[in-house]
Amino acid sequence: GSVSDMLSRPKPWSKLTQKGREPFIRMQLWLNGELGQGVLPVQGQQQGPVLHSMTSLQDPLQQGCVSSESTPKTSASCSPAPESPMSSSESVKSLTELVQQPCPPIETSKDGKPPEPSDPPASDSQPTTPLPLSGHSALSIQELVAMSPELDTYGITKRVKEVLTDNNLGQRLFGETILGLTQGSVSDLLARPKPWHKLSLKGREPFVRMQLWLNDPNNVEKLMDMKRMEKKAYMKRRHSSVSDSQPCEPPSTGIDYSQGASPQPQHQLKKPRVVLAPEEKEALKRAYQQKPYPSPKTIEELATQLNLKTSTVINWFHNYRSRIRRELFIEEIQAGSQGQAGASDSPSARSGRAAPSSEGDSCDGVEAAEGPGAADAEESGGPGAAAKSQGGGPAEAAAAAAPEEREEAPRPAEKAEPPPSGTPAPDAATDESRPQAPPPPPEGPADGPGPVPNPAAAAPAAGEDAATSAAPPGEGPCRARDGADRSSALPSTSAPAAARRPSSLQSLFGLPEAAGARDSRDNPLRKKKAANLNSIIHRLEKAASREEPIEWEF
DNA sequence: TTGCAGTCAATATC
DNA sequence: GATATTGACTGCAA
Repeated sequence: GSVSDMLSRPKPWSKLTQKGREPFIRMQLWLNGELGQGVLPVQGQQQGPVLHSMTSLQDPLQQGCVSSESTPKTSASCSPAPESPMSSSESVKSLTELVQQPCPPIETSKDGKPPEPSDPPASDSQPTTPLPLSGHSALSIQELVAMSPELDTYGITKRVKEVLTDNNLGQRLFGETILGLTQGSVSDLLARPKPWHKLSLKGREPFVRMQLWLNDPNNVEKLMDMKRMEKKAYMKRRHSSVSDSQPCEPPSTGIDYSQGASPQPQHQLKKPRVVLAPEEKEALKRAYQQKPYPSPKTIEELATQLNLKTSTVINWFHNYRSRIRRELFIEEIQAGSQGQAGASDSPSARSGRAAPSSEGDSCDGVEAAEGPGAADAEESGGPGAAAKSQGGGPAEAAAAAAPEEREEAPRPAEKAEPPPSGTPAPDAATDESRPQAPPPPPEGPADGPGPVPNPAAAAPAAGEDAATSAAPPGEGPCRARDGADRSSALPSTSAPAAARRPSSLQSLFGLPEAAGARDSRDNPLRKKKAANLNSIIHRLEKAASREEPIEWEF
């Protein structure tokens, strides 16, 4: 029915949502496959009229199991669709060959030509791709990303790290030549990979590149060669440059940053990097705990009180939210792979503190629901606590500021911090209740009372940690939600998808351990939650059919 | 407008 | 010197 409708009444591209575009992209790919080497008009993901929204092609074509389910990922609903997407496999064929060949990236760059970032910048997002996939190959990377099966990002980064360290290869070299990213980004990526399902098309690219690189039997040698060449070039330059003032640039590797822009319009442009003082960070964190999504007014106040630019405060909140979210992902993954037991403690103090908390995205509902009261209570402690640090400088101020906002409703989501001690172990049960609630806006400032209880506030530094540690329990549920929301509580990073994925794609990516490796289903807690969810659903259905009032207690 | 994802690149730390 | 951290920026979506 859907197909018929789509074929007879296709909506214009611009009117389609990301999801809505998917079928068209699939059709395009399918058509291309039939036409042989058709080239998908991939314009770069950002603007790309085509690819951009294909965020969930992990299951390329589970047409078989169409969408009755909004979450096609649930393999349950769609049995491993035996090769269903035949068309997709077809279209991937050429790509497969491509990928199978010895990693082109290094190859090319090796011969001297660092991947030219200067190639037609036209292809916006990929201008500097270090994957000198010649000709059509260049496009392939995006196609590959689009058609890539669910990859085990955690596993991939783990392997990459191993290979790099085992062979004494640096992140910079690897990043610039293989991924087209800077060292910092690589470090971040390797240390905190996001689960596949949380990644955008663009975000998946590095992982696909890593996977391809891992598949390349000569990957290490190539990189080693690169390294040697760099060294040589560097030495050469060093010697020759002693005379000329040319500051030695980092051995040009994959990306030619040096020649990138106009030679030196930068001296004066450089603005000093802002470095927040510990107290300032402390204050911001405190403010965050009280209000992960501060209003402009609050931001303004924080800025004045801390003597920072508002943009700095805004950026800080953005970064903090986003980073905390990532910490959560990792914890989730780790918990999933090693039994939740140790998960909570392992995370760095930092992650512990923040992560849990919040991320709203994962736990929204919780505090929100039970929250107001608790939050306030805790709050009271806050101010006083604020004094905590160094004599109440900025921190105190910030803390003070926050309170007033409270009404504004800290977005439940961020809920952050540890679900206050109040309810020790909201646990699965509580967690479960969420589903029934209206679709928890994934993220988004919510206005509601729900001030996040902020234990941390009460107990400064140490307190925070304590809070953190306390958090785990409550946290669990939160995270789970994340997983839950995507069908059956299975973090994408988990195997299911991989399992049902058409072998062709698997081989394409050489997914030895693809997602499958860590099936979060092993996690007892998840099982429990899943069970709870089922029970809730069941009850809901029952209630719906008989319309009898029911008291919910999940 | 606001929030987020993904990055860069300056610094900090190891 | 390599890696980790983090403030800032860009582009996109809702």
